Amino acid sequence: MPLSLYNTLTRKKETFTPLDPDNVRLYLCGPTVYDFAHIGNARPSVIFDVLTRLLRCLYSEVTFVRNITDIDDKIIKAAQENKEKIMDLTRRTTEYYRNDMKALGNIPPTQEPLATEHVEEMITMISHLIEAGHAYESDGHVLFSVKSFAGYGQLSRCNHDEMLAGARVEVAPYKRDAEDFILWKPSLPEIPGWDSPWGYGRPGWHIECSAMAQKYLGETFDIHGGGHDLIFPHHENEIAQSQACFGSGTFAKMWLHNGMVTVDGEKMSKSLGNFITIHQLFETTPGEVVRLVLLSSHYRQPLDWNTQVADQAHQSLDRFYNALRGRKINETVPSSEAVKLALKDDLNTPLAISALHEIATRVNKAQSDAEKDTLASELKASGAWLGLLQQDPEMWFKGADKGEEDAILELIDARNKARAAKDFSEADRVRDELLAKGIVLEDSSQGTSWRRE
RNA sequence: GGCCGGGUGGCAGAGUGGUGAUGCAGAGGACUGCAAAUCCUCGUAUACCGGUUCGAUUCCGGUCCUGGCCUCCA
Repeated sequence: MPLSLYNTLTRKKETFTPLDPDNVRLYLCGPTVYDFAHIGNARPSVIFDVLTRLLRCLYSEVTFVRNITDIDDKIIKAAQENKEKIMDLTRRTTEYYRNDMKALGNIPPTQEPLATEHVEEMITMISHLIEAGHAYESDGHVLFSVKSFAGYGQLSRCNHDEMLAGARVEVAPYKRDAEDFILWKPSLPEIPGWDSPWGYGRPGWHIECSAMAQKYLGETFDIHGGGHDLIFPHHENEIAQSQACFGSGTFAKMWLHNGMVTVDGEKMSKSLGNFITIHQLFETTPGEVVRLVLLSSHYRQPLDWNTQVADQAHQSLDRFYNALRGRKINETVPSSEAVKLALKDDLNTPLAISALHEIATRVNKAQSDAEKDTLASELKASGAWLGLLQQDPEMWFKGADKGEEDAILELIDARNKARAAKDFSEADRVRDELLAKGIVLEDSSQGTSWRRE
């Protein structure tokens, strides 16, 4: 079965055919770095991580570009509020982002370009657009003329006249038409900027992705992705800029968009105070749990974050690691076909996860150790497709902190002596003592093992 | 107002033109000194109303509800 993906451009599931099978190229809109990344930022990065893992198995080479937007009005504002230098803020928060992505189990992208390091490319592109009559200079700004580009609206399928009528947007005086968007805007001396043919200024939001995608992936590439909320105007504008510059038919062949993340049923917003950063989540929730939650519904569906889904994901991982615990993993055992098939069908991660559960059940039901080992090996190999289940199970259950292990083992030993002497009240007392510290004991024919609740 | 989505058991969440996965929770049982883990068994779930069809949860139309975008947003 070939890989099929839902293309927002055509609103259909399509068979994925790479432009160049020897180098599959994809671009994902990365974060604007002015604060810790939130759970909504995490979703596309995890989805694209699963996608690149899959593509790397299907094709010899994959170039995955995810940008960092490090020049933006939100950044300027945040730096002023923090009384911090802009560079300090963007470097700091970029570092947070990279750490968070790592903790989520994501493989770093092939390229992670910074907008501020590609202003020259943006200026070149804007100049071309002006020469071609698709952009104009007005009062220190450069704007893209939407009317000049016939293909505008192909992705969002929006009729902008009607949208503008309903939205009642205030039209900036320097715009020829209300729908025109900014390619370049002037900066004040105290605000970051670059010298350009249009004076000291800085780029608009959309142009960086067009410029950086072209630089690292070429005028035409396979897949472009991001959150559903970026379809309009961001991605629509990227298409307009790039195709106006490089010709129709250029830019991304397929567009993938993930559904929004809500928190307790509500959209995240700073005003509601339900803005959850990944960093904050990691204080109570392992990265792998967050990852499993993000993969437990289909990427195009909305996803609600709440403590219940986190608990459920945690329990699922307990079940998986329990099946892997104490098993001899054979690296040569192949992954499950069912998992692969599910992922090739538009990244059906919930179905893939259900296949993992079925393997776990088979591990538990298997009669012989050899059979259990083989199935556990299949489970681990299959989990790798999703970036899951690669930890040492003992680490999962006991945590990295081994400081108190000796004391725990001493108590387990004391309890087992009591059990041997049929002093069950003493045995239960020890169990309760450990349980009070969050340690659960499990007796088996192999002896007594422990784990954290 | 315009443009997109979505409504499946207590919860999460897939698939499918022919009585519907998977996990959690719940009930009963096996195992256990007791547990935990595990295994077995159990639930008349496809918003509503029409239409097409031999047959629809799946396709079409309508109704209701709900999410997103149209302003910075992943």
